[in-house]
Amino acid sequence: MSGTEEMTGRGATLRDVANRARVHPSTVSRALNGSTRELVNPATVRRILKAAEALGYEPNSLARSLKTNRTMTVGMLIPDLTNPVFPPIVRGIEDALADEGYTLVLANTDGEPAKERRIVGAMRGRQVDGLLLATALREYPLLDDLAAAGLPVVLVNRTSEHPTVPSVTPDDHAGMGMAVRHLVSLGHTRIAHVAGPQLMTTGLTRYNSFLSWMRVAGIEPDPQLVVFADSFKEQAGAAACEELLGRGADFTAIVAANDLLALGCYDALHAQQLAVPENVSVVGHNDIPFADNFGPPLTTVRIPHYEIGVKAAQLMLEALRSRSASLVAVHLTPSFVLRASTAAPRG
Amino acid sequence: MSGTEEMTGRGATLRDVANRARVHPSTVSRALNGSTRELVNPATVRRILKAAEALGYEPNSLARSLKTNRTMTVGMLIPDLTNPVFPPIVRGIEDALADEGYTLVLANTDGEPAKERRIVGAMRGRQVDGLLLATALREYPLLDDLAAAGLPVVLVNRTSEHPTVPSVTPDDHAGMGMAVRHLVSLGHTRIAHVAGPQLMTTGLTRYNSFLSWMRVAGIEPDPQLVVFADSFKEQAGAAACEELLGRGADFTAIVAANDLLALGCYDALHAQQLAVPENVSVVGHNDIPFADNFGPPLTTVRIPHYEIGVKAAQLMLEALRSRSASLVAVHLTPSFVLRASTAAPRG
DNA sequence: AGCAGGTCCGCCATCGATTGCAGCCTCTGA
DNA sequence: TCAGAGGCTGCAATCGATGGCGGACCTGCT
Repeated sequence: MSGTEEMTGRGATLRDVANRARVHPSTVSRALNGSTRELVNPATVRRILKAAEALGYEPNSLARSLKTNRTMTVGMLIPDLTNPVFPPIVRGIEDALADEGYTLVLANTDGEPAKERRIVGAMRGRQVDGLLLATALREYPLLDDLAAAGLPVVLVNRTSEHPTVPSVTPDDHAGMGMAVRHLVSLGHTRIAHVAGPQLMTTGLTRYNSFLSWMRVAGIEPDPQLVVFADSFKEQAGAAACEELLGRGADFTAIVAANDLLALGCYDALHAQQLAVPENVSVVGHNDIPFADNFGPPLTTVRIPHYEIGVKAAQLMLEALRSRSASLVAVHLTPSFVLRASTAAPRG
Repeated sequence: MSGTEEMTGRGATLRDVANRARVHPSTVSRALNGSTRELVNPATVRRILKAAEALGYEPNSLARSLKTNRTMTVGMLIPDLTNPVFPPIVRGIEDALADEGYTLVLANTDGEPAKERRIVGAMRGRQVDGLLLATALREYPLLDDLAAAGLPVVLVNRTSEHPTVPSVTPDDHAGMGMAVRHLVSLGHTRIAHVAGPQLMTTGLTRYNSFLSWMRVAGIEPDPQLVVFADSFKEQAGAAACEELLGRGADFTAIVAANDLLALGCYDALHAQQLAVPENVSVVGHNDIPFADNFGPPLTTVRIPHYEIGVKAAQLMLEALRSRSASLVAVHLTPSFVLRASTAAPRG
């Protein structure tokens, strides 16, 4: 019966603290706020802090955000969290945002435009301060809408054809060069490419870079040795590889546009009793977790996913601070990881 | 110059819509709200909807939540998103929550109590309607605090010793039975166990169940053949397996408390030139993604992670609806997945 | 003593949406 | 013609925190 505060059941409010400390709510606000704390008598600050502590006061960020027009929240759209490239990216983003007091709200679109629209609407309603998109396509009209709305946006992992916002992506051209040079240096010349969907920049860039690096190596790429998968998933990789095998054109190595496609190639090759790397060498792209536990451990191009996330978060924070998007396109450099899925061609 | 609305730059507000439709804001609120829509003249509703559409109005959920005291948001704490068991669980939860209009806010604690406290505080400040915890320990005082605060809580994947809230976990006892019976049926009797951390129920239950199923099979478990890993990660599994090998006690099979530990066992065994399954059979637990691509593909106990997520979300939704936690402990049944990491012991 | 200047704090409007209450208008029935 | 009953809509308070404005009080100086 010491007072009537905290009878609300739901957490204490600023007024509760004010009552207990016998000051006005606005004084509590100033005392608790750091940047305005020096406006309040130190003794009063102590009294207020003690009261807040005693009541277990936690500021209602809804109310604060409503007034200040900043939610300290950033939204992020990804196709699918269970795709193993995303967890490290997301962690990188979360960690970097958390350092500045921002919270990330994640949503999966499964690549469905309708779902995407719905989610973007919800995010705007939720008043997110910015939006990170890992769902960009080469043609991506959504970007214009968002730009028009004045919402800071950063593209992650993929970018679009005519970017109007900053982006952070791997340097796919360099990465593909590592893969091709490695195979060439082992003596391969009949090199196939299981390409990714061409609607995304990752798919297109890797495909184009494959062609150009082959030519750099003095090999004219054979169209018969290129197959396009409809998604970046294992199943699609297996289908593409079967198609390749079905064509009868012979090849001694495959460059897959990502590790999941490479894994699909494993499946298709093994199904035909072809051994990796004895019969066919396989190179992936990404270095997803467990790539070194596969049978055989996958030679691949390592993309620094966590760092991509961190860098994207930094660009976002910068945009949030200065309200001026610097419109950069950051490319992070991959590295080559030699494992056991590649060897010199037989014979 | 048709009006002065939408000059705010930031999205249109209820008043803007009201002005355009020439009605009072409260009427707009009712017209837009579904449950109160029948209070408004259908013609007026149409006019309001048209105005809202024209302005691209998106309700400010901050303001709404402040008034209604419901954010339609659920928080979730996980140790680390890059642990492959969590993405499927999280997707299950997100999908099930989204069906009812709820949003999930995720945070990684890395198992650090300080971080955890900070995050829980932030979640409460954010006024989440409920909290899903995948971070429970056997002794988990945090639960009492949250229960005292009257916040709906559901435990996922792990539970605590004296649960005061509902939980959804795999039936680890049954799962361990499948693993042990399988090895015994192949003829193994010298079976080792790489146990997980005993601070978590998953670690303890699987350990206890290992012992009891061994006895059921008529084999007295040898303490020399049990090692406790300090975490559920690959590295810890490798260390534990080395320890086991170092003891000199011989064994023909290992039951690992999860797949990551099993993978660590692969590493340690291979480092000693021991082949799986020719020299040692290995059984994991979880069936994480890519377990069938490992070298060799891992025989394991499949836990329905996505379904665990869905079920947990359903319990949460139920609690949110009825304000009465049903205090159930749901166990989902695992299944056995036979792959290539187990074989009969060598003669 | 009187005044300038500074420190500290209270008052109140405000962010955008919700909701109980009240009032207006129209329609019905006597 | 008028009372009564609904159907619609407007009014204003409210959720909790913030911040501009102004006032009270104190200090120090002339």
